[in-house]
Amino acid sequence: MKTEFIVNNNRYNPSDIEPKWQKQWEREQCFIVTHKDNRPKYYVLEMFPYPSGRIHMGHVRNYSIGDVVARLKRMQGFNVIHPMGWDAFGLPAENAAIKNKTHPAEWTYQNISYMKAELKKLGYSYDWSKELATCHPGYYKWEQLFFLKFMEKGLVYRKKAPVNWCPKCLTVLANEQVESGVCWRCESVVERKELSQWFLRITRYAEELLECLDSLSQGWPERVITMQKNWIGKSTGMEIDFQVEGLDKKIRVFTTRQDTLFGATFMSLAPEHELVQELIQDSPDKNQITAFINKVIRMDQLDRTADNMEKEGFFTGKYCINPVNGEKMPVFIANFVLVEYGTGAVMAVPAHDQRDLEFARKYDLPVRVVVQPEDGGALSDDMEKAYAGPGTMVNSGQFDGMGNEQFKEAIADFLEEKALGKKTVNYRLRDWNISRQRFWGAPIPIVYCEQCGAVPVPEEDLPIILPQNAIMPEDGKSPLPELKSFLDTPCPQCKGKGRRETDTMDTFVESSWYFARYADPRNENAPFDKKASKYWLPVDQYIGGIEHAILHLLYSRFFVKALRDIGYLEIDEPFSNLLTQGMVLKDGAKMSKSKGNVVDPDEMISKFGADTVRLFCLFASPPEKDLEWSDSAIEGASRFLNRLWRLTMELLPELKPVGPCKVLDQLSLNHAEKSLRTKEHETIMKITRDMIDKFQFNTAIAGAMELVNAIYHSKDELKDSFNGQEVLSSAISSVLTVLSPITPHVCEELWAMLGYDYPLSQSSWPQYDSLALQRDEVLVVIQVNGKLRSKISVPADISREKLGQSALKDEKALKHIQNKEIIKTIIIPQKLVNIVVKD
RNA sequence: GCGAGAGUGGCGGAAUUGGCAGACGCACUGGACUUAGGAUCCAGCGGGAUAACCGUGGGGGUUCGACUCCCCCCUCUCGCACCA
Repeated sequence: MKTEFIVNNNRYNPSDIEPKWQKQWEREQCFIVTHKDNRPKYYVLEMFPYPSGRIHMGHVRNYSIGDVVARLKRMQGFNVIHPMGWDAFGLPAENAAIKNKTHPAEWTYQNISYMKAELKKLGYSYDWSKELATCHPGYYKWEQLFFLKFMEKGLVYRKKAPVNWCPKCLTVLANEQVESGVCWRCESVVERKELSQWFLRITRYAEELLECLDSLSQGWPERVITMQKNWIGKSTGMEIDFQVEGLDKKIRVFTTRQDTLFGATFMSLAPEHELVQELIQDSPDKNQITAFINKVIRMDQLDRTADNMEKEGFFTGKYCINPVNGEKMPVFIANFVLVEYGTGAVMAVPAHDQRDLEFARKYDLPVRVVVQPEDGGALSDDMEKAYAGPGTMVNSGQFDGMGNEQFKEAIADFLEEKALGKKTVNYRLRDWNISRQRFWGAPIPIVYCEQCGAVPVPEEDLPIILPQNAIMPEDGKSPLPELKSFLDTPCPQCKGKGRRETDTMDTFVESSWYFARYADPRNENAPFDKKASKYWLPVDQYIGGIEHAILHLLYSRFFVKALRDIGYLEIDEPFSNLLTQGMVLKDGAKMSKSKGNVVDPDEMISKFGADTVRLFCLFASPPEKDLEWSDSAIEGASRFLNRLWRLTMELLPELKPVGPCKVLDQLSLNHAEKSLRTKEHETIMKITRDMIDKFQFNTAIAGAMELVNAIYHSKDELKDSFNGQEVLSSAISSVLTVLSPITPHVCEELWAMLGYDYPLSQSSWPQYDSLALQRDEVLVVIQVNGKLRSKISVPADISREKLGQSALKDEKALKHIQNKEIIKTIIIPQKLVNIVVKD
C-alpha cells in the first residue's frame, strides 16, 4: 500500500490525487447526512448560485469558506448538513433562450450540469443528495402552495399601484430592487407605472423584523443590521388632521414633531396626493399647476430624488386650519413631498425643518420659532438655518415654557383627547411587490374569471407548470399572455371561462425559503417534513455577499416568520450567524468581462489544483475583507503545498502513524524534541482559536506555515534522536489535520501515505496538551524608559525579584542606566521589565 | 448631509486586546546547488551615515509603556439620502 504511493507519486501532482479523493468521498457517501442522528446538528450554508454558465472566483471564495466551516464542524463532532442547489429562475435564461432559439429550461439545466462539475472539481463536501433547483416544479409547487396559504391569511393581496418599471428587463421591481433610482440588475433608470400587482404583506411583520434584529446582533455583522433597521425605517409620531377651509375635507399629515405644531405655517402635499385635483379645481392657475404636477410625476425616480433637485411648489389657492391655534395655513403642492411615505402630506414648520425653511424663503411664507434652544442665542424668525434640536416651547399658547420633549407627550395626549390626532408608528418598509411580467419564474396560482374575479387555484391542482413548449418572442416579452394552452382554463369556482394569471413570482421568492427545503428536498407530500426541518433549522452559519444585506436577507426573514405563523416552521429567524465575505478583486476592481480582468477558476484548478486555489482564497485576506487576486501570490500558495509534500515525502520512511498531538512524556525529551513539540501544541492552540472561534483562516494558515518551517529546521536533528521520529510524526500529522478543512485532497493523500488506515475526513480536531505548552525558558524584553534595549532568556518560573535583578545586570540595559537614578521598575513576569530612570 | 467601517513596509496582511510593530506570504537582494533555473536550499529585507534616532494618516492627551484608550483634524470605502 505504502510503496505503491511512493513509486507512483514522489511529486506533488494535484491532477492525480484530487479526482481520486473526490471519487472516494462520493463512493463512501462521506457527506450525506440525515436528521435521524444523535449528534448535535450544524447547518452551514452558502448563498446558492444563479446558474449563469460558469463558476466565478467570487463563488470559489464563498464556497471555500463554507467548506472549511463544514469540514471543521464535522471534525468537532457535529452532524453537519452542507447542501448546494440552484437559484434557477431568472431573466438571463430568457435572453439566452431567445439568442439560441431554445427553452430557458434547456440553457438552465445545461449550466447547472456544467457548474456542478466545476464545484465537484473543487472538492467541496456537499451533500449532493439534497441538491435542488428552484425552476423544478417539485420545488415551486410548494411556493405556489405558500402563496395560497398566505392568501388565506391575508398576507397576499392584489392592488393597483404605482410601481417601479425597468424598461430593459420589461418587468416591475420591488422597492428593495431599486437602488438609488436604478434597476439592481441592469442599472437602467426605473420608470413609474400604474399596474395591478400582487403584493406580499411584509409590512405586517415590520415591527417583528425590526425587533428580532437585536437577537441577531451576536451573529450578524453590525452593518447589515443597521442597513435593515434603516430600511424598515420605524418612526414614532402622530397623524394630525387639518380641516380644509371651504371644503368638507381634511388633510391628514404624519409628523414626528407634533411639538412644533404651533409653528406650522403652511401645508405641503405630494403632487400625487388624492386631494390635489379637488383643491386646485377653482384655482385660476389650474393649468399651470397641472403642468407642474405632470412634470414632477413624469420624472423618473433618479432625477426626482437627485441632490441638486431644487425645491419647487405651487399654491393650490386653498387654506387649511391649524387645529391648535385656528390659523389659516396655505396649502401647497411641493415636489419634495413623497406620496409613498406617511400620508403624502406634510405640515410645514420652517423654523424647525430645513426643507420647510428653504421652501418658505423661496415663496415668502411666514417662519415662526416655537422651540427656543436652552443655551446659545435666542432664535428669531429671520434665521438662516432651521433648528431641529431640543428647547423650550414659545409661541405655543398655554404650553409656553414647557420643555419640547415633555410637550411632545403632552400635545399628543391633548390632540388624542380632542380627537384631532392619533399617535402612530410609521415605517418606510413597503409591501413586497412580487408580480413579474416574465416567463422564467414560478407561475402565480390564480385564475381570473369574469364572474368570480381573481380566484386561487385549488391546492390539488398544483403545481401550475410553466409550459415546456413556450417559444420566447424576439421582443423579450413573456410568451405567457399569448399562449392559449396556458391561458385558457376553467374558473375553479364557477367552472366558467377563466384565464390564468400570466405574471410569475419575483425570483427572490424562491430564495426566501430554499434553506428550509434542503431539510427534506425530495418530499412530494409537503414542502418539508416537520421533524427534518425542526432538526436542521435554523441555519447555524450562513455565508454570502454583502449585496444581499437588504434584499434576500430581509425577504427570507419575513418568509420564515410568515411560514411560522401558518404552521410550517417553528423558528423565528432563518440564519443564526451570518458571514458576509468580501469581493474578489483584480487590479483593484471587481472582476468583470467588460474590464477584462476575469480570472477563470477552471484555468487555475488545472494549473495549480483545487487545493492551491482554495488555500489562496483563504490565505490572502480575512473572509470579510475584499481579496485582491494576485498571480504571484497563488504561486506562493502552490509552493507551500509542494513544500509540505516534499517534507512529508522525505520523512516518510522514518515515520509511523502516531497521530496528531501524540501523548509523550515531556521529561524524556531532549531540547530540540521538546521545542518542536511545544511549537506543535502552540500552533494547534492558535489555529483552533483562529479557525473555530474567529473564522480567521488567513492567520490559521500562517500558523500552519510556521509549524512547517519549524519542522524543516529541526528535522535533520530529530530524525536520529531518541524520540525525534515520534515528535516529527506527531507534528506532521497535526499540520495535515488542521489544514485538511482547507486543502483536503493533499492532506488526505499525505495522511494515507503516512500509513493511517482511516481518512482525515473522519478524524477529529486535535486537542493540544497544555503541559506541552510550558516552556522551561522564556524570552523577556528589557526596556529602559519604555524603549527596547535588550532581551534575556530566563527560567519560566523565575521570581519577580530575580527577574528584576537579572534585568539590572544586563549589559546592554546597563549602558542606558549608568549614572542615572532609577525611579521604578515595572515587572511583567514572562514578558517584560521596564526600568524607569531619570537623567 | 446622516450612519457604519477603514487608514500599518514596495504589496497582501499580522500583533494573545495596553507590553518585542511588521508574524505568514508575495516581490526584491545576495549566496549555494546546477548544463540551465522561472525548481530547491541558506541568508537578508520599514527608514536612516546600520550610530543616535525616527517610524502604524496628521496633531494633542492619558500611561512606566499606545497600532491599541481619550480629544481634535485629514483621507478613503461602503450604505442611506428631501422619510416630514
